[in-house]
Amino acid sequence: MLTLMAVAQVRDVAARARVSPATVSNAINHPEKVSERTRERVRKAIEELDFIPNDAARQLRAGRNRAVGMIVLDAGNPFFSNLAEGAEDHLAEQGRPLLLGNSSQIPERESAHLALFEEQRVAGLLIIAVGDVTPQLRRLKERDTAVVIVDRMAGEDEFSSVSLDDVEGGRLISQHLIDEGARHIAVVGGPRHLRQVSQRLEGAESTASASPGVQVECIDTGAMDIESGRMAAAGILARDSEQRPDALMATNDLIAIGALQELVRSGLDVPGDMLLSGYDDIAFAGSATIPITSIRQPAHEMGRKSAELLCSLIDDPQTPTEQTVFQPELVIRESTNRSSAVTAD
Amino acid sequence: MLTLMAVAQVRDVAARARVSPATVSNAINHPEKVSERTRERVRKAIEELDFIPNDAARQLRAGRNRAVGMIVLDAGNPFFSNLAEGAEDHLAEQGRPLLLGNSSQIPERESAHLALFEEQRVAGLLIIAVGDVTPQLRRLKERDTAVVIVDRMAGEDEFSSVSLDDVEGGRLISQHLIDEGARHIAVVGGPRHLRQVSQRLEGAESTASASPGVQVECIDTGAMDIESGRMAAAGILARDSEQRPDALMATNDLIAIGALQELVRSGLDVPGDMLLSGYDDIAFAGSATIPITSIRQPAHEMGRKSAELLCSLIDDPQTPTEQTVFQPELVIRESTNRSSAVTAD
DNA sequence: TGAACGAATTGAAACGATTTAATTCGTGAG
DNA sequence: CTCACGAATTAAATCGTTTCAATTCGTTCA
Repeated sequence: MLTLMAVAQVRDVAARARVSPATVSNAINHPEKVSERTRERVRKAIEELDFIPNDAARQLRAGRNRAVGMIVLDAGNPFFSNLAEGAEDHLAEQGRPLLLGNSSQIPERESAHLALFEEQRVAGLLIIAVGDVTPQLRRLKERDTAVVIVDRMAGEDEFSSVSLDDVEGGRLISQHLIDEGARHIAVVGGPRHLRQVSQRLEGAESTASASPGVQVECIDTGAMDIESGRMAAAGILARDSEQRPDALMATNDLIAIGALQELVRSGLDVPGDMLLSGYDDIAFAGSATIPITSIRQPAHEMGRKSAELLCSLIDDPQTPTEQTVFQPELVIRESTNRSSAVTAD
Repeated sequence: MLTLMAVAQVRDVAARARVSPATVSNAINHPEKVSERTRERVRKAIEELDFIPNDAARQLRAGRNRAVGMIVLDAGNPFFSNLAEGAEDHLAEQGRPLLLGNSSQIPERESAHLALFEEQRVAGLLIIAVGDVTPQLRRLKERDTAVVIVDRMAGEDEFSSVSLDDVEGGRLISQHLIDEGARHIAVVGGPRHLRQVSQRLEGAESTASASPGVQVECIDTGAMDIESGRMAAAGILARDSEQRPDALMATNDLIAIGALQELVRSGLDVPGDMLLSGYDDIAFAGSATIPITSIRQPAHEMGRKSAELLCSLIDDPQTPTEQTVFQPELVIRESTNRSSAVTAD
């Protein structure tokens, strides 16, 4: 059989079902408008021809894409993949595909993804921002693209947001370190201007200023991955012992895990010689060589909530903006627990 | 200023730059065809009007999307996120966006993603398959969509593929377990029909059959995540001790990590009472409570290679198919090392 | 000076679906 | 027996860009 035939189109289906293209379209998109008999004929024709509608044409006519774009800081970080999964759960229920972009904390990549999503006329955008993207977000909003800022509190009511109180998180964990005897806390993370870093640092500094004799320093790692943690720890180990901090407060769990590898390798005792904490409470924090104390963020739930906010904004652009703030929860494990063998799970 | 103006279109830009729409299009897509002066005028008009081309219209006319789709088994598994990252690295260089879909090992979700990518007329597809998608892949190919199968050797020359020799991987690791004294190996993973599971099991069985007195059993966990590993281990711990295996060969690191948590919690000594191995060698395997022996897969490199194959297939559909097979590498760590304190890093 | 050429520009026709308004048709009411 | 009405169907316009073929215009060459 000669099959030079190009890909089937609506008109081919229409011809085969002996109806007009309009009826085919209706059979697909508004079944109630088409009689039982023709609907069936169309269904059969579609199947026989392997017809698959061209989404570009559909979108062009409809003016808008159903899909939602999301830009995360680091797709390799389980915290963000859980966040995305939570969002996808809700979006899938709404029949909306999620387009996932990874900025890798690089502002240029972030912009590139934004531009792409803008060209695609996505229905909405979930963003964990690196750089200052307010102007671009404003533009999107003007064009009736729904926007929800994730993992950062939106300044005013301009945008909706879902976040976790990171200053409080920083306070919680630094207070715990101090309670366990820390006098010199090194906050490890970077780049420093990242809100995730600056706010957690701010929390630590505010706690320290209320605790006489406690000092806080900030070690700026360029990135927030395992390797950065390793290198930061190596740097600390190279110091004279009196200059060394007695507690490492990593701004995420990956950094903590990397630091732990290096500390253990050098024979240092954690938590004996050095307290260590992470942030995010990813699944791997609890199963590290020395289980790591962390701040639990309900990533999945936060992702789902963001998607919910976004969908209501898409369905009714008049929906008032809303700031959802989750509360951090301290999870204490062996890496900061000198006194006992009891560990949380 | 009244800004009831709709979003700027080519014609608006054209009007402002006092040229025709065709010239605007050329200025954007074929700059060499446009004189220096008009090009500049157009550039300025685009900027002033914040013009962003409508991708749907462009695609409709062009007939094809530049983007590439990828479907992974589990976006939360670092192995797959590394794979995706490797692919994205290469694709970004080619100016091709990557659309990432997550099947979560559910055939229905896989089909849904496939259908979506088909509607979007993606230029190419990278897939780590769950179910039998050969018919759908064939259809894509007929429609000139490039396809590369990842993490599985394509049967014949029908499709290009990038994979790792998993039977050999299974052999390597089971041989090592046997060398360390294992007599009853439980292969833990699932669902069983997943190629990743069946081939690694096959390798273990072939090794065992050459080693008198060694038996292999297979414990089918429904999924391949940390929780499944925990539950499988709990099941094993509930057995009479003479029925227990003396080695757990997990089919990925997440399962191994989950199992380890449960084993440690129950007070069992690893590797003393039970040997434990993983697969994939994700970053967290080496920094687990007891560092876990694993099979290293060069995920990033495999991802990049897949993208390279795909791109050459897109650029020239006549490119002959190619099967790239990577070799597994055994990484020995404490979880299988009874004899010494020496650990690989 | 005029013909011929090439570069730059443009008008109009696509691309493939959806939608609106118009048409057909069968049926029940008057 | 006709008219009116609603249900089902359809023709044609439309979405916003790209591209093809045609046109304009300034040069060069004979």
